[in-house]
Amino acid sequence: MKGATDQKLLQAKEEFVAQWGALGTQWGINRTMAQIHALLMTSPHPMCTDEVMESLAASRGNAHANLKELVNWGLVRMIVIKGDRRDFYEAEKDVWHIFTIIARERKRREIDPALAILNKCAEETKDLKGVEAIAFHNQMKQLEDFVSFASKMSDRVSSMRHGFAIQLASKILG
Amino acid sequence: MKGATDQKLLQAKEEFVAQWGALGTQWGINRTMAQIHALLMTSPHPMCTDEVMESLAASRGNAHANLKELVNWGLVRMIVIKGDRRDFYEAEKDVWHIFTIIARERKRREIDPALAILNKCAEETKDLKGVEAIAFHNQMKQLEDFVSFASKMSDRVSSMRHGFAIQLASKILG
DNA sequence: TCATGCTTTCATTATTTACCGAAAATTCGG
DNA sequence: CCGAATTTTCGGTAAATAATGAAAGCATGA
Repeated sequence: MKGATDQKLLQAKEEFVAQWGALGTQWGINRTMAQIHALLMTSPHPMCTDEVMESLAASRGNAHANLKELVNWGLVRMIVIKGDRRDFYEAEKDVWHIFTIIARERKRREIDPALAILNKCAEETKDLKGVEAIAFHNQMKQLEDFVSFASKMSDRVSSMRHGFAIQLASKILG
Repeated sequence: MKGATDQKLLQAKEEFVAQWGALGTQWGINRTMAQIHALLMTSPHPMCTDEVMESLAASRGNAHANLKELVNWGLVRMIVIKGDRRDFYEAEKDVWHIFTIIARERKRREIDPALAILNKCAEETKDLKGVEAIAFHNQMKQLEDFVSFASKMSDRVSSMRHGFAIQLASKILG
């Protein structure tokens, strides 16, 4: 009975890790990074590099690079265990916190650069005359305003406490 | 004087197209597709395939495939001009409409599949006993709840009229 | 200060993705 | 039907990205 449970759990975990990795590629995150994140999110204990390598059949270099990146993002913490020279890693498990971290990163990669471009193009054409130039400038301005608005919304929402976000959401969904 | 304006406008457009293309890669959209979209968004008239090819120095196959994909997304419309056999294309220019289209597409590619995985993994482990199994199931459930919530929010917001969205936003930002 | 165990780096290789360009299919006027 | 003007498809190639594995770097305790 116990064995059957273990078996099912193991299977579900494996499925989760594999699928989450595949999903990562859709999100512009590399497969290994997403897999490691999934692995650590569902691990009851912090894992060391070799454990991660073995679980995912990944090379040392790959495991290392992606663990580092996850730590960089703040999705994973490094843990030191006294009397053990290895580095251990554990994932942030709170979904709201995970969300705010990912939102911040995506904003940095996707929204901020767009804003910079739009700003520049709007600025460079703001004094030009002629219908075409004015149409172009207006289009840039509209895009800029919208993206800037999205940027502010993103900041605002990610800095909310979970409870407040839920409260707000119920207003929107309700 | 007129020449200088034309020059500046042309430069700004070129910059916009090039940079928007580069940005596209960050968004998981291929460079050419993003460039064509930028080109059409800032074109005062519908363009035919050859015009697009020439503007971007892209091959026919590439231009064709990406125009098709943009039409698929709904970001670009095909235009028929009487007495001309060529297909012409023009972009959706309203920013709110563009946003809702992109949001829908990203939801389809990023949120829906995640939900499917989480659903499956939560379902498969809901009857298991043991602390580990329960912890795993809870983690899946929390993720599922959150992603499902995000999904609903996304639907709700993208189906809003622009005016209503702004009104809502002012509540959040204000 | 050497040996050991672990971390980090990096040149190479593999995989994935986008792109080209020519050939095939389609459309339409004559 | 034929032929010219397009659109569409597709096999091969190039570019970008990710992964490998071996070697170098660092700490630590004997």
